[in-house]
Amino acid sequence: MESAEISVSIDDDFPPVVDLDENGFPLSAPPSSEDDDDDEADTKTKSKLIDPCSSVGARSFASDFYRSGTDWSTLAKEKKEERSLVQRDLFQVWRIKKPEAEPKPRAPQRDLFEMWGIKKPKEEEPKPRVLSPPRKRHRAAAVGGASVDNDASRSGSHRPRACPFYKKIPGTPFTVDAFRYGSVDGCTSYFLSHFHYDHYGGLSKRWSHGPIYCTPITARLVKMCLGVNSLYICPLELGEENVIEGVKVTLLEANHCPGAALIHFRLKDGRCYLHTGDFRASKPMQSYPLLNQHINMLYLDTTYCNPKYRFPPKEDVVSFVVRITRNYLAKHPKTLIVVGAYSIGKEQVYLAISHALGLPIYTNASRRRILQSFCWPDLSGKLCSCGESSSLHVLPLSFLRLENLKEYVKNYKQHFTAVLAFRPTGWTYSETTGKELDLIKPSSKGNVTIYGVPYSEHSSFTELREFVKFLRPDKIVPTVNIGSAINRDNMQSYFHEWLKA
DNA sequence: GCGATCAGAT
DNA sequence: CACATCTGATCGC
Repeated sequence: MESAEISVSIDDDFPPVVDLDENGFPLSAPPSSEDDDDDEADTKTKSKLIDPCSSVGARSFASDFYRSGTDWSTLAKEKKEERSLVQRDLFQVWRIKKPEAEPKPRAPQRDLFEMWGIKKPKEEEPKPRVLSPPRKRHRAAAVGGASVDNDASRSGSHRPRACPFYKKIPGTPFTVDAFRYGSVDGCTSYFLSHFHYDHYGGLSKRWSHGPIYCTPITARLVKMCLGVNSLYICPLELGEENVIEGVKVTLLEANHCPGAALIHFRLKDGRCYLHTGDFRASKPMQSYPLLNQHINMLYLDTTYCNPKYRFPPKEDVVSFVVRITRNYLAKHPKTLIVVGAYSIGKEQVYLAISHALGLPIYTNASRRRILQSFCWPDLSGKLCSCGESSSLHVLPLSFLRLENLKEYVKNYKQHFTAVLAFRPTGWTYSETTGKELDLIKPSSKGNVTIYGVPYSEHSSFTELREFVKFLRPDKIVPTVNIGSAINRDNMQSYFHEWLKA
């Protein structure tokens, strides 16, 4: 492929092959308590009033910190300046004002109702939007206004953030899921693990910083939804080895959402790195040949790397959903079944209902386009474009609220008299429902019932443990929940525990 | 007016 | 809790 012609230049900013400590963090990183003691400069301006805010500030500082490049000390300084200027005038005012906040007419409702063809619920008031609270956005102005008005007011405001170290693959000119940093120094090939916003963020039709490698499904979505120039899109088939800039790269099914991939890199010197993107570890992964070889560094999706996250296998949740649906329909045949979903992911939930009960799947045109782009005949064949012809609707997760659904069925009142909805999310966890699905209590009001079900497309704690113990990598770099030192330390102790002896 | 970006909400 | 957006405000062009 032509893109491989792009010249290779590894910038100093890219970590050398290993400059991480035994915990997988850069050796130049500050001590792990940085998010507790980073605000000494602010203490004099701090008042009791904003105390709750300052802890928020500290947290976001830490997460920005970890999002940033490896130049720790410079960044810490910048952040400190930003924050001390923001808090006093804006946060404080906001805090004071908050109690008397208006009744909140909830603007989103309006749009969603329009979007789904529902008459708006008669709140036609002009909305007192004039009173919008001061926004932190003023930060750019505040930074300039307070001290250095001259330069910051202009160019300083839109400097893209530095690419964090854990998105850079050492010893290669590669990054993974790093599109929101503009052109990354030393990066000549950009990998996209899957098509979720927090990973592709920054991609648009204006992208011109280098080739984007991803699975064919992700490639289609990038083209179709974001309008990225095809010249830059380089689909790689799952399970096939490709040589890119001298590095052997193989994408593997990640068990996350359609098109999601684990990315395996084999460097010229034989070193192997595995980047999981987002994934749900599963038994079948243990038979991937590449995962039966030594891994020097594992970039791990640690979304639920805490024992409090316990949820059942997807199959169990799917059967539960189907069973509930069956029972409900037996009692109330004229029920509309609704499944909530983001852009992509959770397809198995409604596919299973569709299959078990022989229902076509209705969803709006834009989602149909996306689902069709998967080229799954099984799914494409079941989609229908008319809400009346199906009692199984897929709607945006954010729409699944009692009030919304109550209004929504009214559109179909000749066909349906009740709604049974499912919100599949990973964090419907709890000591009880994590183990026993039958203990899940739906929320319901009138003819609308909503079940939150623990359908996760990320690994549970135990799945992560099993995966890591199977893989036994030399080092692990967590890629999620690294904003707080406490989380980082906790995760590292788990890794240590899993990998000992 | 449009696209990008950010903070805040969910 | 923290997923993956969603939304409104703001800014640059």
